[in-house]
Amino acid sequence: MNKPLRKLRTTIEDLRRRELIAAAHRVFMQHGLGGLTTQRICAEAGLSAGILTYYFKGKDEVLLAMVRLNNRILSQDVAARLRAAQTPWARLEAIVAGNFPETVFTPTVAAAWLSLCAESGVRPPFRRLQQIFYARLRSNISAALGPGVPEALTMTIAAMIDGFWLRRASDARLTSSLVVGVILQAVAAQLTPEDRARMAGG
Amino acid sequence: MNKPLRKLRTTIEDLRRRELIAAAHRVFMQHGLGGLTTQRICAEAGLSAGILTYYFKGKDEVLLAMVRLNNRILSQDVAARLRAAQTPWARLEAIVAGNFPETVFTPTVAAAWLSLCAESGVRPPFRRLQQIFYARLRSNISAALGPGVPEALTMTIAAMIDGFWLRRASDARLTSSLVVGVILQAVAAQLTPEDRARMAGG
DNA sequence: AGTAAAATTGTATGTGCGTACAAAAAACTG
DNA sequence: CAGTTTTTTGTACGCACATACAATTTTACT
Repeated sequence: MNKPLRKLRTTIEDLRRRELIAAAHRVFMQHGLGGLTTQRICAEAGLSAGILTYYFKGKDEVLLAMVRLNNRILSQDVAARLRAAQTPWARLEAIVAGNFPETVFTPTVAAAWLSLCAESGVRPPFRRLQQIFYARLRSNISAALGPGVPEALTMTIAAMIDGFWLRRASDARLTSSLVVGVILQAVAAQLTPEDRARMAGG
Repeated sequence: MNKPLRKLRTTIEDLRRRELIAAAHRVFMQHGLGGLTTQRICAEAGLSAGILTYYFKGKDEVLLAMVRLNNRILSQDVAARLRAAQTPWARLEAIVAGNFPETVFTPTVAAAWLSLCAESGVRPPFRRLQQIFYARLRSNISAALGPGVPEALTMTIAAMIDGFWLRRASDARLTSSLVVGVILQAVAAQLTPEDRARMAGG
Protein backbone atom coordinates (compact mmCIF):
# COMPACT_ATOMS: atom_id res chain seq x y z
CA MET A 1 0.00 0.00 0.00
CA ASN A 2 1.78 3.10 -1.20
CA LYS A 3 -1.18 5.21 -2.20
CA PRO A 4 -1.34 7.45 0.90
CA LEU A 5 2.41 7.72 0.92
CA ARG A 6 2.45 9.07 -2.57
CA LYS A 7 -0.43 11.34 -1.79
CA LEU A 8 1.32 12.82 1.23
CA ARG A 9 4.47 13.20 -0.76
CA THR A 10 2.84 15.27 -3.42
CA THR A 11 0.82 17.19 -0.86
CA ILE A 12 3.87 18.28 1.09
CA GLU A 13 5.77 18.89 -2.08
CA ASP A 14 3.04 21.12 -3.45
CA LEU A 15 2.74 22.88 -0.12
CA ARG A 16 6.43 23.65 0.12
CA ARG A 17 6.56 24.78 -3.46
CA ARG A 18 3.68 27.15 -2.89
CA GLU A 19 5.24 28.43 0.31
CA LEU A 20 8.55 29.11 -1.37
CA ILE A 21 6.92 30.79 -4.35
CA ALA A 22 4.79 32.97 -2.07
CA ALA A 23 7.86 33.81 0.00
CA ALA A 24 9.74 34.69 -3.16
CA HIS A 25 6.87 36.96 -4.14
CA ARG A 26 6.98 38.79 -0.82
CA VAL A 27 10.74 39.21 -0.97
CA PHE A 28 10.49 40.37 -4.58
CA MET A 29 7.91 43.02 -3.74
CA GLN A 30 10.16 44.48 -1.09
CA HIS A 31 13.65 44.02 -2.51
CA GLY A 32 13.16 43.75 -6.26
CA LEU A 33 14.71 41.17 -8.51
CA GLY A 34 18.23 42.17 -7.53
CA GLY A 35 17.63 41.59 -3.84
CA LEU A 36 15.84 38.31 -4.43
CA THR A 37 18.35 35.73 -3.20
CA THR A 38 17.79 32.09 -2.39
CA GLN A 39 18.80 32.71 1.19
CA ARG A 40 16.20 35.43 1.62
CA ILE A 41 13.48 33.38 -0.03
CA CYS A 42 14.08 30.41 2.26
CA ALA A 43 14.36 32.62 5.34
CA GLU A 44 11.09 34.34 4.42
CA ALA A 45 9.45 30.94 4.11
CA GLY A 46 10.83 29.95 7.51
CA LEU A 47 12.95 27.19 6.01
CA SER A 48 16.61 26.49 5.73
CA ALA A 49 18.89 27.70 3.00
CA GLY A 50 19.38 24.53 1.00
CA ILE A 51 15.72 23.57 0.78
CA LEU A 52 15.17 25.45 -2.44
CA THR A 53 17.16 23.08 -4.62
CA TYR A 54 15.30 20.12 -3.14
CA TYR A 55 11.93 21.28 -4.46
CA PHE A 56 13.08 23.24 -7.49
CA LYS A 57 15.60 22.70 -10.23
CA GLY A 58 17.10 26.06 -9.43
CA LYS A 59 16.41 29.67 -8.70
CA ASP A 60 15.06 30.41 -12.17
CA GLU A 61 12.24 27.92 -11.76
CA VAL A 62 11.12 29.72 -8.61
CA LEU A 63 11.42 33.07 -10.35
CA LEU A 64 9.23 32.03 -13.25
CA ALA A 65 6.64 30.54 -10.92
CA MET A 66 6.75 33.73 -8.90
CA VAL A 67 6.08 35.86 -11.96
CA ARG A 68 3.19 33.64 -12.91
CA LEU A 69 1.77 34.06 -9.41
CA ASN A 70 2.23 37.81 -9.68
CA ASN A 71 0.38 37.96 -12.98
CA ARG A 72 -2.38 35.76 -11.63
CA ILE A 73 -2.94 38.04 -8.65
CA LEU A 74 -3.19 41.13 -10.81
CA SER A 75 -5.40 39.45 -13.39
CA GLN A 76 -7.78 38.10 -10.80
CA ASP A 77 -8.14 41.52 -9.22
CA VAL A 78 -9.00 43.05 -12.57
CA ALA A 79 -11.32 40.15 -13.42
CA ALA A 80 -13.25 40.58 -10.18
CA ARG A 81 -13.69 44.29 -10.82
CA LEU A 82 -14.77 43.56 -14.39
CA ARG A 83 -17.48 41.18 -13.25
CA ALA A 84 -18.92 43.88 -10.99
CA ALA A 85 -18.97 46.48 -13.75
CA GLN A 86 -22.25 47.12 -15.54
CA THR A 87 -21.42 49.52 -18.37
CA PRO A 88 -18.53 49.62 -20.87
CA TRP A 89 -17.23 52.74 -19.18
CA ALA A 90 -17.40 51.03 -15.79
CA ARG A 91 -15.43 48.15 -17.28
CA LEU A 92 -12.77 50.58 -18.46
CA GLU A 93 -12.68 52.10 -14.98
CA ALA A 94 -12.32 48.61 -13.56
CA ILE A 95 -9.31 47.86 -15.74
CA VAL A 96 -7.55 51.13 -15.01
CA ALA A 97 -8.27 51.10 -11.28
CA GLY A 98 -7.40 47.41 -11.13
CA ASN A 99 -3.94 48.20 -12.41
CA PHE A 100 -3.36 50.65 -9.56
CA PRO A 101 -4.47 48.94 -6.33
CA GLU A 102 -4.19 51.50 -3.52
CA THR A 103 -2.08 49.40 -1.19
CA VAL A 104 0.22 48.11 -3.91
CA PHE A 105 0.95 51.30 -5.84
CA THR A 106 4.07 52.19 -3.87
CA PRO A 107 7.60 53.23 -4.89
CA THR A 108 9.01 49.99 -3.54
CA VAL A 109 6.67 47.79 -5.52
CA ALA A 110 7.08 49.97 -8.59
CA ALA A 111 10.85 49.57 -8.43
CA ALA A 112 10.45 45.80 -8.08
CA TRP A 113 8.10 45.71 -11.05
CA LEU A 114 10.57 47.72 -13.12
CA SER A 115 13.43 45.41 -12.29
CA LEU A 116 11.31 42.55 -13.56
CA CYS A 117 10.46 44.38 -16.78
CA ALA A 118 14.15 45.10 -17.33
CA GLU A 119 14.94 41.42 -16.94
CA SER A 120 12.07 40.52 -19.25
CA GLY A 121 13.74 42.47 -22.00
CA VAL A 122 16.80 40.27 -21.78
CA ARG A 123 15.57 36.79 -20.86
CA PRO A 124 13.20 35.05 -23.29
CA PRO A 125 11.13 33.07 -20.75
CA PHE A 126 10.32 36.21 -18.81
CA ARG A 127 9.66 38.05 -22.02
CA ARG A 128 7.07 35.47 -23.01
CA LEU A 129 5.23 35.82 -19.72
CA GLN A 130 5.31 39.58 -20.05
CA GLN A 131 3.88 39.41 -23.55
CA ILE A 132 1.06 37.16 -22.41
CA PHE A 133 0.27 39.58 -19.62
CA TYR A 134 0.26 42.56 -21.96
CA ALA A 135 -1.86 40.75 -24.53
CA ARG A 136 -4.53 40.20 -21.91
CA LEU A 137 -4.36 43.82 -20.80
CA ARG A 138 -4.76 45.02 -24.37
CA SER A 139 -7.57 42.57 -24.97
CA ASN A 140 -9.39 43.76 -21.85
CA ILE A 141 -9.07 47.38 -22.86
CA SER A 142 -10.20 46.74 -26.43
CA ALA A 143 -13.20 44.76 -25.23
CA ALA A 144 -14.19 47.50 -22.82
CA LEU A 145 -13.85 50.24 -25.41
CA GLY A 146 -15.90 48.24 -27.85
CA PRO A 147 -15.62 48.05 -31.63
CA GLY A 148 -15.04 51.16 -33.67
CA VAL A 149 -12.65 52.73 -31.21
CA PRO A 150 -9.20 53.04 -32.78
CA GLU A 151 -6.45 50.65 -31.76
CA ALA A 152 -4.21 53.62 -31.05
CA LEU A 153 -6.32 54.53 -28.03
CA THR A 154 -5.79 51.09 -26.56
CA MET A 155 -2.07 51.55 -26.96
CA THR A 156 -2.07 54.91 -25.24
CA ILE A 157 -4.05 53.59 -22.29
CA ALA A 158 -1.68 50.68 -21.82
CA ALA A 159 1.29 53.02 -22.18
CA MET A 160 -0.09 55.42 -19.59
CA ILE A 161 -0.61 52.59 -17.14
CA ASP A 162 2.97 51.45 -17.56
CA GLY A 163 4.26 55.00 -17.59
CA PHE A 164 2.69 55.96 -14.30
CA TRP A 165 4.04 52.80 -12.71
CA LEU A 166 7.49 53.68 -13.97
CA ARG A 167 7.16 57.19 -12.64
CA ARG A 168 5.94 55.93 -9.28
CA ALA A 169 9.34 54.42 -8.54
CA SER A 170 10.87 57.89 -8.28
CA ASP A 171 7.84 60.02 -7.43
CA ALA A 172 6.77 59.98 -3.81
CA ARG A 173 3.67 62.12 -4.37
CA LEU A 174 1.90 60.12 -7.05
CA THR A 175 -1.25 58.49 -5.70
CA SER A 176 -3.44 55.76 -7.08
CA SER A 177 -6.61 57.86 -7.26
CA LEU A 178 -4.82 60.77 -8.92
CA VAL A 179 -3.36 58.55 -11.60
CA VAL A 180 -6.62 56.73 -12.28
CA GLY A 181 -8.44 60.02 -12.58
CA VAL A 182 -5.92 61.47 -14.99
CA ILE A 183 -5.98 58.40 -17.21
CA LEU A 184 -9.77 58.19 -17.33
CA GLN A 185 -10.04 61.88 -18.09
CA ALA A 186 -7.54 61.52 -20.92
CA VAL A 187 -9.51 58.62 -22.38
CA ALA A 188 -12.78 60.48 -22.14
CA ALA A 189 -11.26 63.46 -23.94
CA GLN A 190 -10.25 61.22 -26.82
CA LEU A 191 -13.64 59.59 -27.29
CA THR A 192 -16.31 60.97 -29.57
CA PRO A 193 -19.51 62.15 -27.83
CA GLU A 194 -21.33 59.19 -29.38
CA ASP A 195 -18.80 56.72 -28.01
CA ARG A 196 -19.02 58.36 -24.61
CA ALA A 197 -22.78 58.05 -24.60
CA ARG A 198 -22.64 54.45 -25.76
CA MET A 199 -20.15 53.46 -23.09
CA ALA A 200 -22.03 55.18 -20.30
CA GLY A 201 -25.28 53.64 -21.44
CA GLY A 202 -24.82 49.92 -21.12
CA MET B 1 58.39 74.94 -12.82
CA ASN B 2 55.46 72.68 -12.20
CA LYS B 3 52.77 74.55 -14.09
CA PRO B 4 52.78 72.44 -17.29
CA LEU B 5 53.08 69.32 -15.22
CA ARG B 6 49.94 70.18 -13.33
CA LYS B 7 48.23 71.04 -16.56
CA LEU B 8 49.07 67.72 -18.12
CA ARG B 9 48.06 65.94 -14.99
CA THR B 10 44.60 67.41 -15.01
CA THR B 11 44.36 66.98 -18.76
CA ILE B 12 45.10 63.28 -18.65
CA GLU B 13 42.98 62.83 -15.59
CA ASP B 14 40.02 64.51 -17.24
CA LEU B 15 40.60 62.54 -20.41
CA ARG B 16 40.70 59.21 -18.65
CA ARG B 17 37.66 60.06 -16.61
CA ARG B 18 35.73 60.99 -19.72
CA GLU B 19 36.88 57.84 -21.50
CA LEU B 20 35.83 55.63 -18.63
CA ILE B 21 32.48 57.36 -18.28
CA ALA B 22 31.85 57.08 -22.01
CA ALA B 23 32.88 53.43 -21.93
CA ALA B 24 30.54 52.83 -19.00
CA HIS B 25 27.77 54.42 -21.01
CA ARG B 26 28.36 52.15 -23.98
CA VAL B 27 28.49 49.05 -21.78
CA PHE B 28 25.37 50.18 -19.96
CA MET B 29 23.44 50.65 -23.19
CA GLN B 30 24.24 47.11 -24.25
CA HIS B 31 24.24 45.16 -20.99
CA GLY B 32 22.11 47.22 -18.62
CA LEU B 33 22.96 48.10 -15.08
CA GLY B 34 23.31 44.47 -14.04
CA GLY B 35 25.92 43.73 -16.68
CA LEU B 36 27.85 46.89 -15.97
CA THR B 37 31.00 45.63 -14.23
CA THR B 38 34.25 47.43 -13.59
CA GLN B 39 36.08 44.89 -15.69
CA ARG B 40 33.83 45.48 -18.68
CA ILE B 41 34.03 49.24 -18.33
CA CYS B 42 37.83 49.20 -18.30
CA ALA B 43 38.03 46.71 -21.15
CA GLU B 44 35.63 48.83 -23.22
CA ALA B 45 37.85 51.85 -22.57
CA GLY B 46 40.89 49.83 -23.65
CA LEU B 47 42.43 50.06 -20.21
CA SER B 48 43.33 47.63 -17.51
CA ALA B 49 41.06 46.42 -14.76
CA GLY B 50 42.42 48.31 -11.78
CA ILE B 51 42.50 51.74 -13.45
CA LEU B 52 39.00 52.61 -12.37
CA THR B 53 39.82 53.02 -8.71
CA TYR B 54 42.75 55.23 -9.63
CA TYR B 55 40.55 57.88 -11.21
CA PHE B 56 37.35 57.31 -9.26
CA LYS B 57 36.45 56.71 -5.67
CA GLY B 58 34.55 53.63 -6.70
CA LYS B 59 32.06 52.21 -9.12
CA ASP B 60 29.20 54.35 -7.87
CA GLU B 61 30.98 57.56 -8.83
CA VAL B 62 31.33 56.29 -12.39
CA LEU B 63 27.70 55.24 -12.42
CA LEU B 64 26.44 58.62 -11.35
CA ALA B 65 28.64 60.38 -13.87
CA MET B 66 27.39 57.98 -16.50
CA VAL B 67 23.77 58.79 -15.71
CA ARG B 68 24.53 62.49 -15.89
CA LEU B 69 26.13 61.95 -19.29
CA ASN B 70 23.12 59.97 -20.41
CA ASN B 71 20.72 62.71 -19.34
CA ARG B 72 22.88 65.34 -21.01
CA ILE B 73 22.85 63.47 -24.33
CA LEU B 74 19.09 63.13 -24.30
CA SER B 75 18.54 66.72 -23.19
CA GLN B 76 20.83 68.13 -25.82
CA ASP B 77 19.07 66.19 -28.53
CA VAL B 78 15.72 67.56 -27.43
CA ALA B 79 17.16 71.06 -27.04
CA ALA B 80 18.51 71.02 -30.59
CA ARG B 81 15.17 69.92 -31.97
CA LEU B 82 13.42 72.59 -29.90
CA ARG B 83 15.60 75.34 -31.34
CA ALA B 84 14.67 74.26 -34.84
CA ALA B 85 10.95 74.24 -34.11
CA GLN B 86 8.92 77.28 -35.13
CA THR B 87 5.44 76.68 -33.72
CA PRO B 88 4.24 75.42 -30.33
CA TRP B 89 3.01 72.26 -31.98
CA ALA B 90 6.39 71.77 -33.65
CA ARG B 91 8.00 72.18 -30.26
CA LEU B 92 5.75 69.46 -28.86
CA GLU B 93 6.67 67.24 -31.79
CA ALA B 94 10.33 67.98 -31.08
CA ILE B 95 9.99 66.89 -27.48
CA VAL B 96 8.11 63.69 -28.27
CA ALA B 97 10.31 62.71 -31.20
CA GLY B 98 13.41 63.67 -29.26
CA ASN B 99 12.49 61.11 -26.63
CA PHE B 100 12.38 58.34 -29.23
CA PRO B 101 15.51 58.65 -31.39
CA GLU B 102 15.25 56.09 -34.18
CA THR B 103 18.60 54.44 -33.62
CA VAL B 104 18.28 54.36 -29.85
CA PHE B 105 14.71 53.13 -29.42
CA THR B 106 15.65 49.43 -29.24
CA PRO B 107 14.72 46.62 -26.85
CA THR B 108 18.28 46.45 -25.56
CA VAL B 109 18.46 50.12 -24.72
CA ALA B 110 14.95 50.06 -23.29
CA ALA B 111 15.90 47.23 -20.95
CA ALA B 112 18.98 49.13 -19.85
CA TRP B 113 16.95 52.25 -19.22
CA LEU B 114 14.46 50.25 -17.17
CA SER B 115 17.16 48.72 -15.04
CA LEU B 116 18.33 52.24 -14.27
CA CYS B 117 14.83 53.39 -13.36
CA ALA B 118 14.45 50.41 -11.06
CA GLU B 119 17.68 51.32 -9.31
CA SER B 120 16.58 54.94 -9.11
CA GLY B 121 13.61 53.88 -7.05
CA VAL B 122 15.90 52.41 -4.42
CA ARG B 123 19.02 54.59 -4.35
CA PRO B 124 18.56 58.26 -3.39
CA PRO B 125 21.36 59.75 -5.54
CA PHE B 126 19.97 58.11 -8.66
CA ARG B 127 16.49 59.13 -7.66
CA ARG B 128 17.54 62.76 -7.46
CA LEU B 129 19.01 62.67 -10.96
CA GLN B 130 15.88 61.02 -12.25
CA GLN B 131 13.69 63.68 -10.66
CA ILE B 132 15.76 66.46 -12.21
CA PHE B 133 15.44 64.79 -15.58
CA TYR B 134 11.69 64.40 -15.24
CA ALA B 135 11.27 67.96 -14.03
CA ARG B 136 12.92 69.22 -17.20
CA LEU B 137 10.79 66.95 -19.36
CA ARG B 138 7.62 68.21 -17.67
CA SER B 139 8.81 71.78 -17.96
CA ASN B 140 9.50 71.38 -21.68
CA ILE B 141 6.09 69.87 -22.29
CA SER B 142 4.29 72.54 -20.30
CA ALA B 143 6.15 75.30 -22.10
CA ALA B 144 5.32 73.81 -25.49
CA LEU B 145 1.66 73.36 -24.66
CA GLY B 146 1.46 76.92 -23.41
CA PRO B 147 -0.65 78.37 -20.59
CA GLY B 148 -4.23 77.34 -20.17
CA VAL B 149 -3.64 73.69 -21.02
CA PRO B 150 -4.35 71.49 -18.02
CA GLU B 151 -1.47 70.03 -16.02
CA ALA B 152 -3.07 66.59 -16.39
CA LEU B 153 -2.26 66.57 -20.10
CA THR B 154 1.40 67.13 -19.34
CA MET B 155 1.31 64.17 -17.01
CA THR B 156 -0.28 61.89 -19.58
CA ILE B 157 2.27 62.84 -22.23
CA ALA B 158 5.17 62.12 -19.91
CA ALA B 159 3.53 58.87 -18.84
CA MET B 160 3.02 57.76 -22.43
CA ILE B 161 6.66 58.45 -23.23
CA ASP B 162 7.79 56.33 -20.29
CA GLY B 163 5.16 53.70 -20.98
CA PHE B 164 6.20 53.11 -24.56
CA TRP B 165 9.83 52.86 -23.51
CA LEU B 166 8.84 50.27 -20.94
CA ARG B 167 6.84 48.35 -23.48
CA ARG B 168 9.69 48.50 -25.99
CA ALA B 169 11.82 46.21 -23.80
CA SER B 170 9.46 43.31 -24.50
CA ASP B 171 7.88 44.33 -27.80
CA ALA B 172 9.97 43.70 -30.89
CA ARG B 173 7.52 45.36 -33.26
CA LEU B 174 7.21 48.80 -31.69
CA THR B 175 8.87 51.47 -33.83
CA SER B 176 9.86 55.01 -33.10
CA SER B 177 7.67 56.59 -35.76
CA LEU B 178 4.63 54.55 -34.77
CA VAL B 179 4.95 55.56 -31.13
CA VAL B 180 5.52 59.23 -31.89
CA GLY B 181 2.50 59.27 -34.17
CA VAL B 182 0.26 57.62 -31.60
CA ILE B 183 1.30 60.03 -28.85
CA LEU B 184 0.87 63.14 -30.98
CA GLN B 185 -2.51 61.95 -32.17
CA ALA B 186 -3.59 61.35 -28.58
CA VAL B 187 -2.48 64.83 -27.59
CA ALA B 188 -4.24 66.45 -30.50
CA ALA B 189 -7.45 64.63 -29.61
CA GLN B 190 -7.32 66.07 -26.11
CA LEU B 191 -6.78 69.67 -27.15
CA THR B 192 -9.62 72.08 -27.83
CA PRO B 193 -9.91 73.30 -31.42
CA GLU B 194 -8.77 76.75 -30.23
CA ASP B 195 -5.67 75.32 -28.62
CA ARG B 196 -4.90 73.31 -31.73
CA ALA B 197 -5.17 76.41 -33.88
CA ARG B 198 -3.05 78.46 -31.53
CA MET B 199 -0.32 75.81 -31.39
CA ALA B 200 -0.23 75.33 -35.15
CA GLY B 201 -0.12 79.05 -35.71
CA GLY B 202 3.02 80.37 -34.13
C1' DA C 1 71.02 60.60 -19.25
C1' DG C 2 69.05 60.53 -14.83
C1' DT C 3 65.63 61.00 -11.49
C1' DA C 4 61.31 61.94 -9.53
C1' DA C 5 56.49 61.83 -10.30
C1' DA C 6 52.60 60.03 -12.60
C1' DA C 7 50.16 56.51 -14.88
C1' DT C 8 49.15 51.77 -15.66
C1' DT C 9 49.24 47.02 -14.94
C1' DG C 10 48.28 42.62 -12.88
C1' DT C 11 47.04 40.36 -9.03
C1' DA C 12 45.35 39.52 -4.30
C1' DT C 13 41.64 39.88 -0.96
C1' DG C 14 37.19 39.70 0.90
C1' DT C 15 32.22 39.26 -0.01
C1' DG C 16 27.99 37.44 -1.56
C1' DC C 17 25.90 34.48 -4.51
C1' DG C 18 23.74 29.81 -6.49
C1' DT C 19 24.15 25.25 -6.09
C1' DA C 20 25.58 20.47 -4.58
C1' DC C 21 25.70 17.27 -1.08
C1' DA C 22 26.48 14.60 3.04
C1' DA C 23 24.56 14.22 7.39
C1' DA C 24 20.78 14.61 10.53
C1' DA C 25 15.96 14.61 11.68
C1' DA C 26 11.31 13.30 10.97
C1' DA C 27 7.65 10.52 9.21
C1' DC C 28 5.82 6.46 7.60
C1' DT C 29 5.43 1.26 7.22
C1' DG C 30 5.02 -3.50 8.54
C1' DC D 1 9.91 -0.93 17.56
C1' DA D 2 13.18 -1.54 13.79
C1' DG D 3 13.72 -0.37 9.01
C1' DT D 4 13.03 2.55 5.23
C1' DT D 5 11.92 6.57 2.89
C1' DT D 6 11.10 11.42 2.89
C1' DT D 7 12.27 15.82 4.43
C1' DT D 8 15.32 19.25 6.36
C1' DT D 9 19.57 21.09 7.74
C1' DG D 10 24.15 22.99 7.60
C1' DT D 11 28.08 23.45 5.15
C1' DA D 12 31.33 23.55 1.39
C1' DC D 13 32.62 24.49 -3.31
C1' DG D 14 33.17 27.45 -7.32
C1' DC D 15 32.34 31.69 -9.40
C1' DA D 16 31.85 36.69 -10.23
C1' DC D 17 32.40 40.94 -8.45
C1' DA D 18 34.37 45.58 -6.31
C1' DT D 19 38.16 47.15 -4.40
C1' DA D 20 43.04 47.64 -2.67
C1' DC D 21 47.73 47.61 -3.62
C1' DA D 22 52.47 46.52 -4.78
C1' DA D 23 55.12 46.22 -8.95
C1' DT D 24 56.07 48.00 -13.44
C1' DT D 25 56.07 51.15 -17.17
C1' DT D 26 55.73 55.70 -18.96
C1' DT D 27 56.28 60.59 -18.78
C1' DA D 28 58.16 65.12 -17.38
C1' DC D 29 61.82 67.90 -16.13
C1' DT D 30 66.85 69.27 -15.25
